[in-house]
Amino acid sequence: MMELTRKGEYAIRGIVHLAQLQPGKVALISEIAEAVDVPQTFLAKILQSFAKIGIVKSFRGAGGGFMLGRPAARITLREVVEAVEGPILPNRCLLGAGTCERDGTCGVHPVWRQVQQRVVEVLDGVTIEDLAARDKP
Amino acid sequence: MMELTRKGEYAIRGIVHLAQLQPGKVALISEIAEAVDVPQTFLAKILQSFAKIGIVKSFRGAGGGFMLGRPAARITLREVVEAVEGPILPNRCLLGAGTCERDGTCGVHPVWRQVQQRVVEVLDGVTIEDLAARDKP
DNA sequence: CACCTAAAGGACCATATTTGTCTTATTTAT
DNA sequence: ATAAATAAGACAAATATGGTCCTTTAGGTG
Ligand code: SF4
Ligand code: SF4
Repeated sequence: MMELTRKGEYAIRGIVHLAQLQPGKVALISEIAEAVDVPQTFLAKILQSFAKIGIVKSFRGAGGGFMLGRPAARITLREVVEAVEGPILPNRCLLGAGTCERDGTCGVHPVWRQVQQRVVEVLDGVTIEDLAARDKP
Repeated sequence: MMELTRKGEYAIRGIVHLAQLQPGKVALISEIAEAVDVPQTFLAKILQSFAKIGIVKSFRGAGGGFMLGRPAARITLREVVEAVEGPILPNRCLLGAGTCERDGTCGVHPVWRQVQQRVVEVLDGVTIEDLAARDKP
């Protein structure tokens, strides 16, 4: 239960790799994909979606590639995960009142809320910088 | 991300309903399914899987049905969820060393371990009795 | 015993999601 | 111009989800 998909796993690997390069360096998707062992076209989509929300920057054409959109210390693991997997949502009913007609009296509802909070807490507390530093050889 | 499936949601509703009946009472699947608003045959499969691991008891034939296999106070939400959704596992690599060849140096790995622990902690801390009591009218 | 009741088991199926690939634009540097 | 890259979008195989339906087995009852 609660498994991260490949997409999520790949997304993290990709952005952590970017954070391990010298700041300002632009990396080719082909290089990144090989380094983190992810199918190139798949990773391309992921990084493109990151570009849309600004956590990476992309440059087209000759000399192009990808780099971080802001300092790794200001990108949280939560942002990365939610960007590709959607919000942390242990149960649909957390979306808003009325999603489940039982939510008024339901005793389970608050438990999911708590699970959500705990997970968010952990993921918010980890930055890509932390990860990049920790898993260097 | 991390969404409970219908099966998980239904499983909880079903067993909480059982816990709300008078102890010892045997309930028909048809009654339970209607009460908790779940397709009957689907719920039947779920309760059958519960019967296999002992958290509910089932009786066949005339006068048969389902009841809890042990006091609601000794059935945790975690057991119920894991019974139908599998272990709480935010990432495959938590299964064991060697699942991912990067797990030795990987800095992300421990984060997932922590997420797992937090979630397990919450779900272990809630019993079906708690839920049954809380969501009574 | 015969018969009814109810769960158990298994085959099946429709739909959605995951995990990609491939092709065709665009953009940019030289 | 041309070559180098990403962007966008269509497509598709594999898997997971969310069920249904039918037959079998077990247990009561007269
Ligand atoms: S029954 Fe409770 S836990 Fe389940 S979806 Fe509704 S509000 Fe949420
Ligand atoms: S790279 Fe790290 S987090 Fe990802 S699967 Fe491997 S060990 Fe786990």
